[in-house]
Amino acid sequence: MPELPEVETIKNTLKQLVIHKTIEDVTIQWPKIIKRPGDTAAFRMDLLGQSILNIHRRGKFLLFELDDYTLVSHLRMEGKYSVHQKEEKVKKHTHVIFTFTDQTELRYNDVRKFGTMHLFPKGMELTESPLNKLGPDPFDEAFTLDYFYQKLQHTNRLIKAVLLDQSVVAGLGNIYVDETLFKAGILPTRRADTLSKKETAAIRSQAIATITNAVAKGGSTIRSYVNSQGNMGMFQLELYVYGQENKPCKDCGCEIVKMKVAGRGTHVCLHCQK
DNA sequence: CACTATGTTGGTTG
DNA sequence: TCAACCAACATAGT
Repeated sequence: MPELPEVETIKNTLKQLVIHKTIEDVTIQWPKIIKRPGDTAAFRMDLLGQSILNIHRRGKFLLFELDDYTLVSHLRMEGKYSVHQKEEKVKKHTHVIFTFTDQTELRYNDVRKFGTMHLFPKGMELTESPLNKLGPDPFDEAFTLDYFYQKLQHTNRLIKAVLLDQSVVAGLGNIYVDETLFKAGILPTRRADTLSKKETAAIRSQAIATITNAVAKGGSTIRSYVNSQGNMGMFQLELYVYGQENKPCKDCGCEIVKMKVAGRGTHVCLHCQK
């Protein structure tokens, strides 16, 4: 479901709801969500008695900082966290439940069961999969023009595929790649190694601006996304191309068209993007 | 009813 | 090494 702006919003709202709470029990309804440790009983035992000190984000990953462990959680397409009283009825598609000592619960709900959780002894999470291959966040100082330009020159992939590659830059997904390329005036079908330094600079700065603006708006609510307090994002009102097929381009009035690029539904203005 | 698409990403295949 | 494809899964739309 979520890309960087939505995960950032989830992190911020969820933090208010669960910080300083202590885990009393863990219930796992769909074991395949738990990727590490391989034994879900060990996952549960490790977590018992741990308190949530803080929540962080890297790319599209949520990182729950505990006393002795870090829980790395990826929501994939439809994962959601919400906090409930223990006696509240558990919704369909709730797969993992963290019960706290104050008798509230953090519940992980995921219609498609694609989401993942990895538990690491604190400090080990950054050097192992899945976080070890992650590129810089868009607004990280490591995401320099030189770094980005080098990455683009050393591939023969399409620019859309490169922007979706989390090892190049972390946090962009299908929505924000389409929006970034529109704002930069670049077609998603351009081969990355044909882009000039000036075009690369435009993509980089538009990626940063788009993500920053979307974070400020609380992310985009396209279908089911709401933050952990049940509120919708507002950035969907500022989308120029994503989901705008057959509508006029907000800049030139030409019809936005939808095509398939790098295996993903892709939205472009053929007049504004070259 | 059947077929397609979906805010993701890892593994497999060529 | 890399890019295309598929699988994991459920639901809504055409």
